[in-house]
Amino acid sequence: MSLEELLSGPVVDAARGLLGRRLTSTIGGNPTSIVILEVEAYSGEEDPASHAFGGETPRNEAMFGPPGGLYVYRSYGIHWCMNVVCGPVGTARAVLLRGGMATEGIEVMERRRGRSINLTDGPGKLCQAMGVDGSLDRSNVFHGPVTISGEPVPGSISASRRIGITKAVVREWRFVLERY
DNA sequence: AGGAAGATGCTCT
DNA sequence: GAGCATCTTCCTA
Repeated sequence: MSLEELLSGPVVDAARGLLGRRLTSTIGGNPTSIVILEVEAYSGEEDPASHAFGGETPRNEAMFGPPGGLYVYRSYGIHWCMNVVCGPVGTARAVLLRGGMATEGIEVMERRRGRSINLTDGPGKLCQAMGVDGSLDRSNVFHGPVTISGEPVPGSISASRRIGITKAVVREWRFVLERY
């Protein structure tokens, strides 16, 4: 399935379908890539755990845009986290990218992270390693500089509760690719 | 290995 | 002014 089709479909399917695909950033001129291994689905205004619950605001505006958009927000005043917006337009559904396996530009990521282990195993770490910050909010994965490519690899996907939230915790919308 | 706490800034009530 | 879709360091075992 093409990326465009995937992101236009149901957000849980999109979340699962993003696992195993390649995420590439050309920010700063040095390409960095990961294979996406951990994601969470957020279902817009109907999902109490979503930033879009309660309607559109200046911060979450990107979520209400077209599929493939990036929603980048500041977390706990310190970190950046990135979401891929899903369709249909106006539903504010999005997939939080939580972790991956670094495959390209390792040295660049090490420099940005200030260490050589645990480069991309968390949403904040992932953004830091790939140079993603608030200026990428409202950009999109079809035009870059952050792009998604490849097809998902076969592997077993486990579902569990989303991390760090206090509302709608029973929804098992965190997905991890266990085998790659 | 695992829990506690602090850092820090922005959004929305 | 409260509450975060987090990460790191600093402890105790």
